[in-house]
Amino acid sequence: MTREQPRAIARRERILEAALAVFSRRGYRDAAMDEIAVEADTSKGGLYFHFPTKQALFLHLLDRMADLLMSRAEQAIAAEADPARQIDAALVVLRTFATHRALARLFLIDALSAGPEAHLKLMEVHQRFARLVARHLQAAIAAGAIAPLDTRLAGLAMFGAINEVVITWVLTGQPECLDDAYPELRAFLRRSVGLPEPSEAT
Amino acid sequence: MTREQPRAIARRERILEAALAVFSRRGYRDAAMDEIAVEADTSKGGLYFHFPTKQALFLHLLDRMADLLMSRAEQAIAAEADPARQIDAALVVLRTFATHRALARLFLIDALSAGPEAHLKLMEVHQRFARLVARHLQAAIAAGAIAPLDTRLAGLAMFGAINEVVITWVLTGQPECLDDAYPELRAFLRRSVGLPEPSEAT
Amino acid sequence: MTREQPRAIARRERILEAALAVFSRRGYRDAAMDEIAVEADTSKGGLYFHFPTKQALFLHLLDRMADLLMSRAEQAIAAEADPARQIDAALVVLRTFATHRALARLFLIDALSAGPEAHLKLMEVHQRFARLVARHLQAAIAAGAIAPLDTRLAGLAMFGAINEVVITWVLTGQPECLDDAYPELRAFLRRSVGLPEPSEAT
Amino acid sequence: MTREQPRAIARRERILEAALAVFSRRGYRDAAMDEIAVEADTSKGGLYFHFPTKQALFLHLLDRMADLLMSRAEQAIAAEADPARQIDAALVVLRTFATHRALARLFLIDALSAGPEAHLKLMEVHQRFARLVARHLQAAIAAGAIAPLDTRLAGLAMFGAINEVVITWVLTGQPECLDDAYPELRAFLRRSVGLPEPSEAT
DNA sequence: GATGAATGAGCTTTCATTCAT
DNA sequence: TATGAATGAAAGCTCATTCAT
Repeated sequence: MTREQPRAIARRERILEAALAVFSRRGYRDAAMDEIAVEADTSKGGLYFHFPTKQALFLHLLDRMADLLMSRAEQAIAAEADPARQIDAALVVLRTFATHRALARLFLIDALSAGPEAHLKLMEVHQRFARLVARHLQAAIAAGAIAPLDTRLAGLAMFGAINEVVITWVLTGQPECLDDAYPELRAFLRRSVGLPEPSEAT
Repeated sequence: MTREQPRAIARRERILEAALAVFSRRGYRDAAMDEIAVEADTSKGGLYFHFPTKQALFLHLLDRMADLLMSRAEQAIAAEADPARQIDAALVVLRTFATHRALARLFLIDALSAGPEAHLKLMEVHQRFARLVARHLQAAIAAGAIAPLDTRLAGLAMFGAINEVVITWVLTGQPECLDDAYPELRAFLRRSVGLPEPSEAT
Repeated sequence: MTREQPRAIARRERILEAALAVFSRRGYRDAAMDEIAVEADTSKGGLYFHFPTKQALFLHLLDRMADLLMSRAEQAIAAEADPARQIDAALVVLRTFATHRALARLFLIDALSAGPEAHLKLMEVHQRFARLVARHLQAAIAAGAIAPLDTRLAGLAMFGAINEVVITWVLTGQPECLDDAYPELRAFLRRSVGLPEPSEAT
Repeated sequence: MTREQPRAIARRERILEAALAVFSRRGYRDAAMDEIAVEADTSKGGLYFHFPTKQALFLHLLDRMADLLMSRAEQAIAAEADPARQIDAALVVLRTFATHRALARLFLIDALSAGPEAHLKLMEVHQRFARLVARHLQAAIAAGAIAPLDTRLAGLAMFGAINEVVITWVLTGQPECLDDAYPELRAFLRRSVGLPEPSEAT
């Protein structure tokens, strides 16, 4: 009875694209549903047919972005057999955001203007990443590559370190190119879990 | 000419207290100037006599909090002669927020709902801390306690790591007591700059 | 040509039932066509195929209810040969509503939220009842049971008296059981047309 | 601290006048706060400064009207020494509405579109009148002018009878002049409490 | 210095109705 | 006939800010 019509799926997609554009342009708070509707070439009612609230629309985008980043990180890690080097893969997040400053701003900063529900969702995202890192730290420990440590906290702290560098870049523009921070940040993260300095750069 | 009258100073102070209370209670966005006025036992006009905008009022509080935290951190560091241990002092921030969850939420999370100006101010605060840490890392390097490294980035990353742990605690309540994360976080931070595991706990 | 198909008739009936349920539950204004559609196990489009507007759907129910009440009243009156006692029969309306509070609320109160057209329809219903009463008052006058009077106005006023008692009960819950008001209301109505107090209760 | 400024009082009054005008013109539901604001020569914010919601504004008017009618009725009754004739005084309500059809429509019909709170308030008004009548019926009984009866119910029923006549007039325009119904309605009400037909008309 | 009153742009959301398929 | 999707016109309400007194 509730079969999705192709037209509806397409429209829904157009709405999400438009929402991403407008949220990026204006930030969560200053993004008006009116503008999203216009950008999606539909009506306000159409928006609300597909998404019950502005926040729900935003959270949907946040979910998507999280899934995208997670799968990228997992791919990067899967492509690397050496546990010690898998750590580097976590930095793929950095790389992704490096080329999408508006996106980074939206999901790392603006998400905190979107109310308590968004806070929780954002924390989920943070924890997904932290757990991903933690999982591979455990593998590295099991493989004897690094000494035992609290992987949960280490994952969180590593994510926080990366996050801070990205946020600083987003808000202050320093360093000019986010990639410039890559080598030192990588060294920092490796040290933080007791890995030796890598002899070769990426 | 316009010498500060004691009554005005007192009122200004009362407003700041009230604002802190209301902002903590409601968050930046949901804090109404009306409520602050009532809490400060004055009128809306009175508020605007002392502070030109809601944001200015908030930024003022943010400044104060930053100064307080900085001076606490500096005191803690000054009390410690051993460069290797001064690192620990940075964690005083953690300790301070550990007992003031509402404050932590306000200045670490809500500040990002307060508009671009607040973003910048918040970044300044982050960087003040990062620089403080960096300064002492340099001293540690000079003293030969740790190997050379990019102190600017390390300071930032360390701050980010601490920040993430605090934020997670604020928003998810884990760990139940923030102090529980202290030992492992300390170990993480020491490793991250190449310091050996401390033999004794705090 | 467009002979009514059994399926369509059944659906129409299901819609009316669903509408009655939802209108009763929510009141006219807060009843959403969506909810009626769901309750009728059909789609919004289906609703509008059978009824052109929300109001038309409501008016249809109002008509039905009026017919039902009228025929009940007429039956009750027909069963009573004594003109003087036929008056009592008008109170069958009271009895009917006494067991259907939600219905009473819907048709006596909510109908007034349904726009001018509903006002007129409701007035028609009132007048049908008033005329029914008037008709039997005329018979009673002709039979010499009561003295001549303006039967039109008396019918209206009697209906109004009954109506007020029902409405008060619906909205305030007093008296707890509507039937409790029956004897005194009956006495009031008999007096109002110059009938003597009945020696026996109903 | 919260002293009312004269200007504010005047504005509040202007708002109430404007609201009465717009509500009368459009009915409760279709009256827009925007229009009231314009009519009151103020801003929407101004409206909401003085009245928290549209409904509250309406209820305020309803209260006022009730007070006005009550005092008129009480004056009319006080001016009449004979208990048997005080009954007539209740009909002053009829007279008042007779010259203000829009008002009658607003408070007798539209009030039922204004939500449950308005229902309750309206019932209060009905009951105030019913009790006023009941009070004087009791006096009449005590004076031996009429036989004992349930004054509460009689008051309610009498009010309902009047109400129905007024409502019918408002919605159907019959009788052309509400006053035309006066003599017969008066006779109806006198009979209903066992008073003899008056020899002279009012 | 201080107050209460006033402003007004702007927001999200609702929902009866219509329409393409 | 029936369905899900789309429409779009309103509507009520908020609140930082300003102003007359």
